[in-house]
Amino acid sequence: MFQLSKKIEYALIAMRHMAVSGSGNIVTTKEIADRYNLPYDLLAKVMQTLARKEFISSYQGVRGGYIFRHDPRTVKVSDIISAIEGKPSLSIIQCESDDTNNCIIHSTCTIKTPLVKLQTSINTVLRDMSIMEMV
Amino acid sequence: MFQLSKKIEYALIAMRHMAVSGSGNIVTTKEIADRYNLPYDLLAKVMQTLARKEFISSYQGVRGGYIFRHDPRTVKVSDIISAIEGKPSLSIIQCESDDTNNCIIHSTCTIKTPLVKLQTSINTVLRDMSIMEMV
DNA sequence: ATAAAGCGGACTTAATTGGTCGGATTTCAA
DNA sequence: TTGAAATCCGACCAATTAAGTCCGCTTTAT
Repeated sequence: MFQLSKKIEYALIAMRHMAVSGSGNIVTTKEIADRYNLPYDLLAKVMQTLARKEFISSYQGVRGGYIFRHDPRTVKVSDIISAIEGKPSLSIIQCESDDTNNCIIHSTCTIKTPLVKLQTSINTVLRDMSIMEMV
Repeated sequence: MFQLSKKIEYALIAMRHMAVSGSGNIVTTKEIADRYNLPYDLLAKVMQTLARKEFISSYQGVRGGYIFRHDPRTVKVSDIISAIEGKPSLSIIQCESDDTNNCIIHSTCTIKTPLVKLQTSINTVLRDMSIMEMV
């Protein structure tokens, strides 16, 4: 459907929220879930991935939570997407994104080159918007 | 996953094929399926949609098939995508694309405006490439 | 009349997504 | 030192979507 997944939407909402909260403030998953009416468990997962990918720092225990880690201007939408997708680079074409290389048309595919071109342009667009520009 | 569906890939392959065949030539689904090793039945569906949307003209019966209908330069990748998706305009965000308007975050959503902006840029990219540029 | 083509709906299966659950660990503070 | 609040993590389930298949129909050239 060529759409962003819920996880990515939630990640963007969370990242934006933390960016406006300021980098000093600690924020909990519950806070964000309540504030934006997001499913807690799923958001929790998303936060964990964001922490693992070092976009935010995590603190366990009571009074724990997350803290925004970087300059919002340097974190791009494309970074968030690839972090959540778990893939280093995005791809609108399937044969480029799976490493298994099981594309049945492979040799006969005529659209790969132009689509890779499209991909490049789209990447540029996604790299051009930072979290900062979402506040 | 932010990827084009198989149907869209097949549609692009088919459209490109017909564009290079020249607008006089009649082409059958079988030909294309064989040539590019695509699943016949699924491709057939795609061709039917393309015909319904008047990108190609269809001819039934023996010696029937399809003929490319327009100048390849005027048919954009974005046109094909929306035709196959069955939606007039693409949208990377779900709340914009479904008419049911059942978005649970709705009022609290903070990322809509920036994402609509992204969408606009992506649309431009997709409108900027025509079938002609894929040959 | 028959074969080759498109048309179209119903169906099945596979994959992905969205969401949930249970339990573990960490840590603060009463 | 115990309990509550938080992250962490894997497993699981349900719903939706994507991909593919099947069947019977219509159209039309030969």
